[in-house]
Amino acid sequence: MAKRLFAERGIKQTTVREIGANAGILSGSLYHHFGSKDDIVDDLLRDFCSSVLDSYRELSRSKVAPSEQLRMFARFGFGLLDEYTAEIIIIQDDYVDLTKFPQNKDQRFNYLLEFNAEVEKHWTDVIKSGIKSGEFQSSAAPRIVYRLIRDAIIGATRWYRPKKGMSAAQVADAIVDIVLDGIKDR
Amino acid sequence: MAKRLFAERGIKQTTVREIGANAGILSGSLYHHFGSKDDIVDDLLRDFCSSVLDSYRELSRSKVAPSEQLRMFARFGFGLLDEYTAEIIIIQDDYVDLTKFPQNKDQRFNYLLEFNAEVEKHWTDVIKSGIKSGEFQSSAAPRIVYRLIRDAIIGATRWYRPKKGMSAAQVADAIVDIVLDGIKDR
DNA sequence: GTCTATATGAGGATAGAC
DNA sequence: GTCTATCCTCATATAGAC
Repeated sequence: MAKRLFAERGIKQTTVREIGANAGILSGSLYHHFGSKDDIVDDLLRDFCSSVLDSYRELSRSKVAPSEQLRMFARFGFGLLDEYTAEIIIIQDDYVDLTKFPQNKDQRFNYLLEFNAEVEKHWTDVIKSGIKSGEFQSSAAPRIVYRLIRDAIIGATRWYRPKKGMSAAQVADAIVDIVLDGIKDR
Repeated sequence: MAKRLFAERGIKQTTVREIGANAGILSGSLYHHFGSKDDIVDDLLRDFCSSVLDSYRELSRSKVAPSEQLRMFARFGFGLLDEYTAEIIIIQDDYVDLTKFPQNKDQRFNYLLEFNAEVEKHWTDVIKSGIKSGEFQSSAAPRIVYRLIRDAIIGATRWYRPKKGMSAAQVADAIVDIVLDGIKDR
């Protein structure tokens, strides 16, 4: 899969020759299947983004305490590392390039901006409702808390390996235990 | 400065022509000052790493409670964002490339591996001594706690801007307040 | 559907004039 | 110390044979 290469070396530094070799064909043959290198990237990220957003919308519908909701989000977020490490790395590492001219010619990658905005909204909404209900301290700045957990997930792409050591759910719980204890009102 | 370009676009994607233009000269003239593009990177990172390690060694000498020590580390770490955002971004984003062949030919960038290892040791030593002294819960996994804060610092490079909104020290305290509350024994 | 061959451009680096 | 000019390599993408 091209996504492993993109994640390991970055999009620009992955050549169509490598992608071809990885698929057992030569670079020229790739263009029978894809119109361009960007098309390959686009295919990959579009599916991931819409699938993740569907899940967040679904999770947001469940009526549980904000602390539980937060734990569900974290488990889901860390759980993505089991199957979608590559996509997370690509979006993070190549985000600026992808959303900027010339790579983003015709704004074809603008859905990444919307993706990030919606994910952040799901998280901060939960934190805000926890503050409103009195479960979290009013000093818990929603964006700071969100970023703390999000950055932990992104950072985990650099050390977490599925089926080695802690499971994604265990990592999520370890993080959430610390953060929840830190923002809970008592 | 070339470091801004490296941080914004990545080392490989920054051309010597751009570096030259940024300095007001043509790319050919650059080679009067530097032997190669890698030499420019090396100059930049070597100074940063040794300066940061000196500071950590100095901070580690102070005899205060682990929680205070942790706060000092965090303030120092986030404080780097005021002057060294570029260096932090470069080391993070280009770490794999730099420490791998062929970019790391002759292992010229191996000091980055040592740098990361020593920084991690300073942090985990403090957390371990807090557990030993009973100030922190014994369930506080040192590497998880370290990574949580480190990733918050790295993630902050994507949103923190000096002199806008919160100061680096305020961000550090907000994070430390959450994490310390989450790992303190009571 | 994959191959070979090639067009076209960009990148790092060098040589020598000024 | 900066310029012009150029070498060499490697990148994306295309055309047409098989």
